[in-house]
Amino acid sequence: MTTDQSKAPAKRDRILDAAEHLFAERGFEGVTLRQIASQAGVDVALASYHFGKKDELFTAVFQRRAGELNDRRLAALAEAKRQAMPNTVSVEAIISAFLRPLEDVQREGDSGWQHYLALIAYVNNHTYWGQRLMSSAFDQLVTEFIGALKAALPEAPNDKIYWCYHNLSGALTLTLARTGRIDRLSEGACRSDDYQSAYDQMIPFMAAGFYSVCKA
Amino acid sequence: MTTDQSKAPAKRDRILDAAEHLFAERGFEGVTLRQIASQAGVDVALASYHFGKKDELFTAVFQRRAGELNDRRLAALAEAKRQAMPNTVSVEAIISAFLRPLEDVQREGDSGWQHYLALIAYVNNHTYWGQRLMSSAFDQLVTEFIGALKAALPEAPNDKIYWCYHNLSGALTLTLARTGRIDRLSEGACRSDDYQSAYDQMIPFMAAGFYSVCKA
DNA sequence: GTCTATACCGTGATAGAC
DNA sequence: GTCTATCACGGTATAGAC
Repeated sequence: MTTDQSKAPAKRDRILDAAEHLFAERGFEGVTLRQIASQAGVDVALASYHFGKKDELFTAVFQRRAGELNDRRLAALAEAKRQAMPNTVSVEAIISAFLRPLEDVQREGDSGWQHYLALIAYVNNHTYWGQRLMSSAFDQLVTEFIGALKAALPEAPNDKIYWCYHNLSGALTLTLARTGRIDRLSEGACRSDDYQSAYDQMIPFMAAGFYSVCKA
Repeated sequence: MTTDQSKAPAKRDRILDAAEHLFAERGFEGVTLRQIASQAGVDVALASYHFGKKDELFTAVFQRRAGELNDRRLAALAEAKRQAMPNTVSVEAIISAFLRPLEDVQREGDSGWQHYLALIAYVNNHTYWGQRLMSSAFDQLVTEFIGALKAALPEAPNDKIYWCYHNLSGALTLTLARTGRIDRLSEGACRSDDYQSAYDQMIPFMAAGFYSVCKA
């Protein structure tokens, strides 16, 4: 009841960390429980003991950081609203509140977050996992942002707002996936891991897209 | 020498078709050669006989339609240039030439193409496969389109063009993945399989983004 | 309760016989 | 071209150590 309490969570967390890292890099089927256990320095069976089946471990990894990410984004949105008062928030500020918390955790340098963001990219583009995990983890948050966008673009047709968000989500997903493709295409002029440039251009790009598509 | 010649290619193609379908739905590791062989109605070992190892089969599937897709897009770009003469092509027309051939093969209703486009989405977001397959299959084509974009936006900084293309590529990739997320988020107002709406809004959206980011 | 060692049994890719 | 055998590896259950 004394040392156990400080030791037990350590291994449990190491399993989550290792799983997060490997799932993000190679996907669900590309990783074995043995690889996860090996990287975590624990026995194979411990993952099953703590989390049950492999897909339950995957779900646990995905949900672990979702709450904190939502909190950070909501705080950024609230701050943007506060700064805009008494006016409504601009599209740029809303998109910025959506993206900057990602840049923050990336700049903070915690490699766990790096892997987690790549995992979001994997899940968001995946038919099976996307359907199972994205909605429960993020729909409430996204609905909040969509609401702000509707307020900023009062004349926008309802479906257009969602398509525009879809464009933003897709571009962001490819950014988080860090495939290195832009590095090769641009012959080094752009780098996949240069998040700051990615967001700096993405915010005005997406805002212009929203304005263009959502006018009446 | 008579019936064999008409029968052998049929099985070979059926393997490619089945592999295309299953790889697109479940990814590389999510599919077994037995499932592919079963769906193709052939023996397990025939895939190895024709294509070698599993990853070589995957590569063969990916490359099979790449050439035709490139041809269609290049033809669309050439036609846009022809129509614009003697002026340079507009950003909208370039993006349209990039997207409309996809809509064409989708409307033609060949399910093989549907699966192939989903496979592109899988590969483009995948660290390992993206690095191995995207460049050899599509870099030449993309460079052609980037060149047209640079001509349409002569003042654009070099790196900005690539980041803008990255945004376009990401949004398109999520569209091709058809995860159904937009259906749930929008509560039915938008549908993942409504390609025409997707492209109709994507073209002005992306064009506005390019103009906004690439001015001087 | 936390953790390890081990065994089970199905399934996979692939080589080699036919 | 096809069928079969091989052999490694996967997820997971269980028994018991700490």
